[in-house]
Amino acid sequence: MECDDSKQTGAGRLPDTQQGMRRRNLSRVLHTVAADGPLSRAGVASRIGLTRAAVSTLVDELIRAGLLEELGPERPARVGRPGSALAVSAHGPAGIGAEVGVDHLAVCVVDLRGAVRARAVRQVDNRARTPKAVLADLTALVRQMVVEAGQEGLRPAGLAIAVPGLVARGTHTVVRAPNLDWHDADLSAWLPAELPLAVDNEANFGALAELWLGDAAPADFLHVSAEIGIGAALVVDGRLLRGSRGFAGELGHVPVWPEGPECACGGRGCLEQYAGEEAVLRAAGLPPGADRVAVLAERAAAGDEQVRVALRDAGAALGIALTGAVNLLDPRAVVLGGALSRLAPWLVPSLEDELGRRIAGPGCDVVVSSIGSEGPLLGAAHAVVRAVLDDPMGVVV
Amino acid sequence: MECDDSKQTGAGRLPDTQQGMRRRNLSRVLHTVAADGPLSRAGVASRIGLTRAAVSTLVDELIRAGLLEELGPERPARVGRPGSALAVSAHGPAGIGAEVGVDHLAVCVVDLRGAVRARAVRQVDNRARTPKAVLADLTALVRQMVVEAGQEGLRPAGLAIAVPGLVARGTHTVVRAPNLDWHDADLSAWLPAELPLAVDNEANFGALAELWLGDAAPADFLHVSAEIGIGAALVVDGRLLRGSRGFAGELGHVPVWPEGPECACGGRGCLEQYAGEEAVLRAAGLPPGADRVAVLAERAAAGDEQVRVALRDAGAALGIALTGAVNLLDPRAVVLGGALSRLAPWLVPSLEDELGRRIAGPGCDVVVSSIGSEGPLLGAAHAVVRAVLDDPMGVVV
DNA sequence: CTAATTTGTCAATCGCCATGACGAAATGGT
DNA sequence: ACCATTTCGTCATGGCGATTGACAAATTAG
Repeated sequence: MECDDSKQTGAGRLPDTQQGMRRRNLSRVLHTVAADGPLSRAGVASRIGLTRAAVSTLVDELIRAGLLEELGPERPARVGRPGSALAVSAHGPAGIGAEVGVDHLAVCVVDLRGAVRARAVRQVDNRARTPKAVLADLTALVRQMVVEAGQEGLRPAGLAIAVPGLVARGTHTVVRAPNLDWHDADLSAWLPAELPLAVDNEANFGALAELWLGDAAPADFLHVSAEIGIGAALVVDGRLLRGSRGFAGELGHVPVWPEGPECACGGRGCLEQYAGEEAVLRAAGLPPGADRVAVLAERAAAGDEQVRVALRDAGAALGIALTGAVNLLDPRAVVLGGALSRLAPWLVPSLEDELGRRIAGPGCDVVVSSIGSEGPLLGAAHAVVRAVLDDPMGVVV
Repeated sequence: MECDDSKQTGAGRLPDTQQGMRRRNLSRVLHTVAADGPLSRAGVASRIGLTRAAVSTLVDELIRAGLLEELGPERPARVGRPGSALAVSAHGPAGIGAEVGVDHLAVCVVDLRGAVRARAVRQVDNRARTPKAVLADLTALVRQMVVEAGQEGLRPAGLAIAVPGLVARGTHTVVRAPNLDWHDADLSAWLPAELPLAVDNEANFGALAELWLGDAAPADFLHVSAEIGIGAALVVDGRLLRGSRGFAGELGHVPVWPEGPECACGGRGCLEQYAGEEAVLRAAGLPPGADRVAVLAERAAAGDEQVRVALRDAGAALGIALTGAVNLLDPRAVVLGGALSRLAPWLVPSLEDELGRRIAGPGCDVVVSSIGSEGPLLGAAHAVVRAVLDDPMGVVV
């Protein structure tokens, strides 16, 4: 018997009509082909549990919409007539992902197959610029990418933007982005209106990238990504946990030593005071400057003892904060992403030490992200692609 | 554009067939009537967006199955033919909820309308008894309740049991119940096999009770319930967050002062060392004994300064632990239940103080549960009822 | 070359909801 | 008292979507 039913189950949701069923089944077919490579109609049918006849009509509709392509006959594995291989179209809708960093802008185009078909990066110091100015630059990059996508036969289906700050749930408004000094900025005002828009925290998109593209990410993990601040994103049962207002994942302000140094957030002893970039650099005896993570990694690799101690202490603080998170959430894994993956060799031992000592019962794996620093960018672009896969005909309308 | 899509969206789920649509619509009708009181067919139709004709056939089926009842004509509000009032049947399936406490057993029967139709409580010290012995007693109580339910014209649809321990997700196995000294006990072996069974942590069922029955519980909250240990349960978007193994919500072992006293869990400075019953009693200068929470409340109300300080410190420790949880999860509210609700007047000020000082941005309400100590028991019984409402015909099979 | 197997499609059917019309049962105005 | 109006519940009809069962096509095994 199941009993984790939602409050709204049944009542209040959309009525269940036949068109809705059709839409969901179209989505299922498309998802199945996208996930399990080239597949015959019969293969799809057996996987999703519909009949071959039903799948045939669904496939026809998806082909007419330009979302699926027929690749031709496939080599039969055993006996019998070979099926006709179907693949997700490489010339249909595409997702545009964008990233606003403190010192760069990036945009990329990903097709339905998940391939990156175009990309552009610009180094810009966005620290002291208004949203309007930054987004003007970003819009120029996006338009350039739209043109390139068109040349490849792709039709942009939406734009998703990763920003280093808190985004109010269900809006396009950046409530607070400390490192950009943005406050309550509604990005939709300065972006092309012709594309469906999604704006979210870079940690969230990074976690989605880990979920969708990662090597070993289970459907239940905690993704930690430190850049300047320390952000986390929670994936529960394959879904991103955003929190009631969209502000979930603020790992950086979890108290580690309650009477520790004061933090800009108003609290004391927050994790960021021990494992944030500024704190680590100070402990390592290094001045703030450009590309500081690389410097830390280099010094640590070279055997600089002060740097190693700084990283070890940061790892321990992370371990304490994560102990709380793991006790609360019971994730299958903790994934270290962003700058943390480059510093992992010196962080992980003390982190795992604290975690292992404090957590009773079966612990939880600590793994390093297999995705590079482009997680947020790729996650954003893939979010658009997923939206198409989730409701194929909603886009074709 | 939406983008919090699950990894499995589309692929892998059940195929969408017409019977599934029918089942979901039956569930919608039943849920709507259950939630919004007596309602005409037309009223249901307008709420869920189906036509009156469609609702009529759905209602007929539910009446034939004994899940809905026709109450007769209702007084018309305006002009027009009065509708025929429909209500959830008070003589159909019923949920049986049970609670295994350290010093008592309780069972109750709840009908589809949510009314408690029978109950039984037995004071037993279960601390030193085997699961087999305890469940033999519980089974006797359950059988008695089944008989009483039958006399009321109710047909038990399932049994849900709340236990003070960790239950492995998707099983009936209590992995660890420190206060009962149970380990890896599969409860299904000693319980009546004729009833569908669900076993879960008492904190989880308590949170569900808060969600389903509570006055002011939003669909997004953190429910804290201290009895002997400190447990929490997270409700996100109207759904219980169980964690990958079912062990989520272990707030009691979140580190508060990392170098604090050692805890039985292996860690140091866990919340339970500051706000657990044993720790609070020690700080209050009271000996362990029976009904200690009542004693604490009494002394605090009487103005005992040492007790008040003990409770204030416990509240502060709770506040620190909850700061971490709120930063991570961004719930709309923190609900204090169980023993905490009785001690709330002396805990909440210091708790809110810590929380308010440490949390940036819009904080999060701290509210006291409106449900008494019977949350877990009621939550369990209602979980069975919800399972019926969620799939009416799955039960009639 | 034949038997066996698998694929894709077609025609027929079934299930479920929408549509539109109808009688029934109330109110309100004359 | 009577009739227009409004709303409710039901019925017959139709459309949409999946299932069923059969068949031709395309391959392998022997």
